[in-house]
Amino acid sequence: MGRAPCCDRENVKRGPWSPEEDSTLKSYVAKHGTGGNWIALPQKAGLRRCGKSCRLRWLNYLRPGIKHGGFTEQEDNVICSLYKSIGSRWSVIASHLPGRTDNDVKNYWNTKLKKKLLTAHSNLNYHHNKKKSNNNSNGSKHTCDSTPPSPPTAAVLAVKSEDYGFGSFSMPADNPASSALAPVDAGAFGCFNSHSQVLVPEPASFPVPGLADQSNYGGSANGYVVSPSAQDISAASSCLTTDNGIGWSDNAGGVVDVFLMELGLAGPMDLLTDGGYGLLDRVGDVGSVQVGGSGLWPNAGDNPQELYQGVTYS
DNA sequence: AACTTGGTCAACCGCTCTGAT
DNA sequence: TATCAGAGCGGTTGACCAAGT
Repeated sequence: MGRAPCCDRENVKRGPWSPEEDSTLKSYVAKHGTGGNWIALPQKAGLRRCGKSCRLRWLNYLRPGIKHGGFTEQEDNVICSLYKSIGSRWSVIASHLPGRTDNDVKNYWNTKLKKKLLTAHSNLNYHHNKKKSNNNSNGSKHTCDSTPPSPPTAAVLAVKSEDYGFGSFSMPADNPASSALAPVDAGAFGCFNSHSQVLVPEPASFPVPGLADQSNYGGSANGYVVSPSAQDISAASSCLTTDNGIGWSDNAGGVVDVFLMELGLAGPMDLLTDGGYGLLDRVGDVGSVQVGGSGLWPNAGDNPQELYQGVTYS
């Protein structure tokens, strides 16, 4: 048996609000406030609407000070940076943007900002590959294919996260790489939710033997960065395409910078792919990511055991 | 001009969280 | 402590509109 509906669906109006309903709700709230009880409000206000509907209409549209459309670049940046660090917690993100509602931010992200970033990112990858292609030609001039590069394939050492909102790789459950890896309780790492697993080659051990010390990279990553060798990575030799296989986001910390240095990428924005590809975009690239502390990226003072993952392109 | 396709956004649905009892 | 109702939230839907064919 399902949960009882919050209102009598037979007797409430649904769909778009009329100007009359808007003004009824507005004037009622102006006079009496919400009274802390949205369920009872429509009856008191004389509206044939569900209380939840009234609440939504008020919060997203009628409330004073609401802004619609016309997001500024500064707001874009706030949304991007918060999305990277906390994921799709729209209400939290909206609370950082005066006059914006969670619904607005969510719609804006889904319909515009995400595409904008993916486009920008694929352009970046395109130029990155183009540059590499030119380098490989020993200085000779290359004509460049006008079509964007197809997604590379990757061998994945560690990694499966089903639905955590930020700082995660993900691999389809039916990917052959999954079966080649041993599941490890990710709860110990404090970064994945209870449904997620971190997968490592058997036998599972932390840190993974053979992973290089981060000091090779200038020590700017809180002491925890590791860079697995291609041999380590080859232990997980199954391949998957990153097109729909790897999702990635980051909080733009020092680890990311080191990771990007290793990959020859430009900056943290390179990693904002939200399920797209482009984290590693060259055959032979080897990189590392970490799990530790209170989030995906360890902070100074976190336990160094709580880290690492590695990927390379094959 | 008619139809199709794709984008936008308001609104709904169903779940979890929270506070009162 | 357990239960329940209401609030809050994120994901999804569908109506509407504009652009393309």
